[in-house]
Amino acid sequence: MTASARTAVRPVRQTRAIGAAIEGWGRADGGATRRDDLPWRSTRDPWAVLVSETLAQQTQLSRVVPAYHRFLAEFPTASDCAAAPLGDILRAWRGMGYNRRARNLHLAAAAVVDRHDGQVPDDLDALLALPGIGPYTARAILAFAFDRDVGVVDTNAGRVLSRAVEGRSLRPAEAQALVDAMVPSGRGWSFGQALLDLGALVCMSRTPVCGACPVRRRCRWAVAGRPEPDPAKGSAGVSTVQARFDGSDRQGRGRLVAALRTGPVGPDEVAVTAGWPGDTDRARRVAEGLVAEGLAVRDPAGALRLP
DNA sequence: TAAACGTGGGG
DNA sequence: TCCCCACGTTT
Repeated sequence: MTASARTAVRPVRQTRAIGAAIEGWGRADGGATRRDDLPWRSTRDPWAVLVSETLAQQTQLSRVVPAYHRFLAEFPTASDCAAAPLGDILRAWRGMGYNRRARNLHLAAAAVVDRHDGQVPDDLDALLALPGIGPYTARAILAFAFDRDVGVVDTNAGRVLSRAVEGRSLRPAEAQALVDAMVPSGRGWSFGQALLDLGALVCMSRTPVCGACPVRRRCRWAVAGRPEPDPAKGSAGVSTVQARFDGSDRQGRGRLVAALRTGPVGPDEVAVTAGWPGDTDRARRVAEGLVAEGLAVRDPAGALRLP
């Protein structure tokens, strides 16, 4: 390691101090800048945590709450989910978008039944092997269901880590090692919750509220006067801009799946249902994509329906 | 590694 | 109406 690289990294002792400050803020804040009202905060049921975190992927939490309740009411265990046809899962998924998440959740439930006797595993590699469970969700399950000392890096945590701890953009492995080192011993759950809340409600993307931040005096970016470019841009875990939705295949797919939740879509209805009455080829191609992904099936009459 | 993948709310 | 935004994973 070069001398410049060494001086660019904050000493482990200071990193741990920032972690302790964040965890302490989460416990002492009183809720003013926390999201204690979220229903999954009060559960440690690993299946419920897996469901809530999968629903939360790329989705605002306010929209996750009703889906979380109806999903767990219908599928209270992984076995219940695995035993149901995918169509039932997709109907419970209504309004959530990114329907591949629902398919992957169904597959994950089946894998939990087959490989883990119906119990969500508390092992990182086993979790990562489940469909739809990536680096964030696997560690969220470990921290929030099993209170393990692992750090979680989503878009909000990614901002905090890049701005406050190092003051520069981070690579994924670097961010993960950093956040793991910040977890106060035995405080995986409360540290993770506090970190996510801090990122979502204080260290916001466009207009961070540094005056309300528990680490403002230790934050490299804040202390430096928040210079541009924002170190969070392009840093590990931080969301990037998406392709335009209006007019996209995604929009047509969404329309088709929404219609399929109500009933079958005949071959002559696909184009109009997808929103492209003048482009049958495109509609057919997108419909085939849904079939190929297992999100729809074609019955003997050629109509599209949910699996 | 870039691109695909949905939806609803707010300004 | 249009644009921006929001607690990732897969190929």
